[in-house]
Amino acid sequence: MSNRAEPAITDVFFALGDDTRLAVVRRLAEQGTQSATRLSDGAHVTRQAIVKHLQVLENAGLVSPERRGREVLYTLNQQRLQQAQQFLDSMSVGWDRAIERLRQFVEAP
Amino acid sequence: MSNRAEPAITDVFFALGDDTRLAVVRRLAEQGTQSATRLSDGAHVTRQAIVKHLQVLENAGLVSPERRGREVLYTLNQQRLQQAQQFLDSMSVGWDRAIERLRQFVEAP
DNA sequence: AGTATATGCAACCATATGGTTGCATATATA
DNA sequence: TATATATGCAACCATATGGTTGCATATACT
Repeated sequence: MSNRAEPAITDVFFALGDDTRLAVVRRLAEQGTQSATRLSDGAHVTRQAIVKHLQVLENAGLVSPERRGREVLYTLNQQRLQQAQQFLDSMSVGWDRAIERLRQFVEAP
Repeated sequence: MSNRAEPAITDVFFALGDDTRLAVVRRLAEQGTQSATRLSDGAHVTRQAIVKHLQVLENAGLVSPERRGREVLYTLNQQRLQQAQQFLDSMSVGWDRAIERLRQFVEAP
């Protein structure tokens, strides 16, 4: 059972705690699955830098690579982001936000 | 207007991306406001290490110090954690969770 | 006043991090 | 089969990070 050792929550936060990496995550969220090369297009750093960042994101469980012919496509693992949210909830945070959402929902036209 | 230059979200994530620091945050969340010395009691690192971590947490806006006689008490800034949640929301994440919360609330006895 | 306690400051250290460059290899495509 | 494109690997580098120790200073307590 090659259990890829479920990364800790700090790994997720750490991965998100860098501007370049966060930019990558946002891009994957907005523009969807894409390769490291494509990701490094608009970026202000080298492709190799992006590759390293993708590795950090990967072993935080935030993205997963998939080979497509000669290229490797990276997909955002939203579930992992949700786990981060849940964690923040667990620290007694977010209750008022949840209620706020509820009210907006109930009072919607 | 000494605007202490509102720290970026990456600073928050970075601050949470370390085990010792996260432990400090949890403690402040659970046991409430306390001094660096008290925080370093159960910790497996020096007081000075804790102090440094508190500095990181502070310039991420996660805690704020307040002098109380000879000691300095650190309080968790929950609002900052909420901002992190909001940010995760902004990446199209958490909608299903919000809805889940809503249902649990509505279907409550 | 004298002692205990809390914080502050600074030097120091090993390792991690973020980034680069150069070259090799694999896979499409003309 | 050439040629272009995408990824992989490795060495290298400056600086940041996380941690320590030692000592100074400020504030409380007896």
